[in-house]
Amino acid sequence: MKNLKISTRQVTLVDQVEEKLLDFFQNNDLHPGDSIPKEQELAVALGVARSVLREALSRLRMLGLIETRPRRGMILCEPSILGSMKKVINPRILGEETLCNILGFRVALEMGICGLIFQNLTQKHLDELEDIVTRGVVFENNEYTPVSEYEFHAKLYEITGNKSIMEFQEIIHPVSNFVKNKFKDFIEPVNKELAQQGRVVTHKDLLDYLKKRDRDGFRKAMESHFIPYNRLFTSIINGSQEIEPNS
Amino acid sequence: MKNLKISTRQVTLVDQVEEKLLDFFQNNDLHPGDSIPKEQELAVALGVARSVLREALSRLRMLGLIETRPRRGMILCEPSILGSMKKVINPRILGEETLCNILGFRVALEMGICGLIFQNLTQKHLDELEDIVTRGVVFENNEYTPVSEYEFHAKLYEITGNKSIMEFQEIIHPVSNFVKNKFKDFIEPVNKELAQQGRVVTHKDLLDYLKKRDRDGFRKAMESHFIPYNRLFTSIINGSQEIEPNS
DNA sequence: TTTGTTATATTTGTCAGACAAATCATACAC
DNA sequence: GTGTATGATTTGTCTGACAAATATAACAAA
Repeated sequence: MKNLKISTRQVTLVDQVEEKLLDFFQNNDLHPGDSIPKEQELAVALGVARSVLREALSRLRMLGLIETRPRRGMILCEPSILGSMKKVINPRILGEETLCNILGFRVALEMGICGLIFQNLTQKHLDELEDIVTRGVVFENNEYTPVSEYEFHAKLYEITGNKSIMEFQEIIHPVSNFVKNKFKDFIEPVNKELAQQGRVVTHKDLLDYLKKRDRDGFRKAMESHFIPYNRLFTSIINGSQEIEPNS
Repeated sequence: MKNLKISTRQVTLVDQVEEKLLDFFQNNDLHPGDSIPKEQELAVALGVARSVLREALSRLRMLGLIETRPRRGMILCEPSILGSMKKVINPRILGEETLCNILGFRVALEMGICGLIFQNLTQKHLDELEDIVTRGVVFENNEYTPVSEYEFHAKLYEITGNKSIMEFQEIIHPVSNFVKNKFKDFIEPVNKELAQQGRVVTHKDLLDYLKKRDRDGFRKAMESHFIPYNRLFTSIINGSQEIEPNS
């Protein structure tokens, strides 16, 4: 009996009400714009106090699932899928492994959009990228200023024309910066090493592949561009607490 | 003045308190495991009623940012990044365009993990995939049963060793099924057309490329595997309300 | 009849206080 | 020193209340 008690996590009334509300939306086939019964009715229907119901509603409101205007009632909304991610993606709270997973996620996604990019690429895109590359400032160790680095990659995401992907890029961006900065001592030597071997890939190189419509070349160049991160991931996953510059 | 009033969206006290709490965590450099002041203290410190504070806390609790056990107080937690996405990803509520964007996201990511897959691939993985392919049932039009389709792709994600990516796959899965089912009348003819042209790529084909360690072959095969979806996306983005089987 | 104004009613947002259940801490008995 | 009982504290829940905003109805005027 006691073991059971320990294993059961506290499921509060609010949690149950939240779930019941989600079920309610689904079972009644509600669509964005449809209105929702008022608080008192819901509270009575669910057999809970208004305060409990309001806590559950507050959660859904934060997710963007419902919107309420005083006196006019509540309506169901189409939420921003990634909106709630913004709140939890706080690099200072997330652990090292999670941060690396997120960055790995981003690298994988950016490799994956290569196809989409070539599918949608227009001359206008090339001109905009050209402008970004021209204005960009690059240091000797192939590090870009945060702004030009962001602009270039953001434009790549934009070319996909997929809003979810673009939203993701926006959310992920601060994590990238944080990780880059946190593991600066690991990444910079790798870049220097690559530079000595002449294996550096600049934004300009990437743009050239795009201009030539060279898909495979572009893909390989992107892979090279991400080498420092991949090295970092394997380093951290291998569990070496102290990260060595050379794996 | 009135225009201002119209443009300002309702920002409730709860919204402000939620933000202040997030700021509080950040400014005080709190890490997972650190404890948080009790409700009364926070309410007094923020100058709001306990009910308002509790609504804000309830939101953060849902996100997995904090955990509270009665009497023992609240502690900061490392949230599951994608946990909150689960709640809003309800295919019945999301619009057509969003659903397609999500599926496009998934396709891009799956193309992107090709590199990671080959990087981590072991004989054990190949054996497990072999088992899945052998047990899998495939219909004449290259449609797999939902279970074998899921198992195969889930295993691919698993090979990446990136938990965030795996979590994403799990969340996205119902959306994939929903979209596949919703646009069945578009996808099935495409598959038949591809079959007639002998351009079908089966799970077994993909596995063979993995066995041969043929990265480019695998990638191209994956691209072919996703042709029906890409056709679907362009169809929908082009705005033709009535989706034609042949673009 | 139509239109503009006012008053009422309703609904959400916020507050205050209360109690039960759980559990930590202390005091006490052995 | 150890086990037990009592009290205190904290969260979860309930109830009731009020202010602000606004939809609705009633009413007046053209």
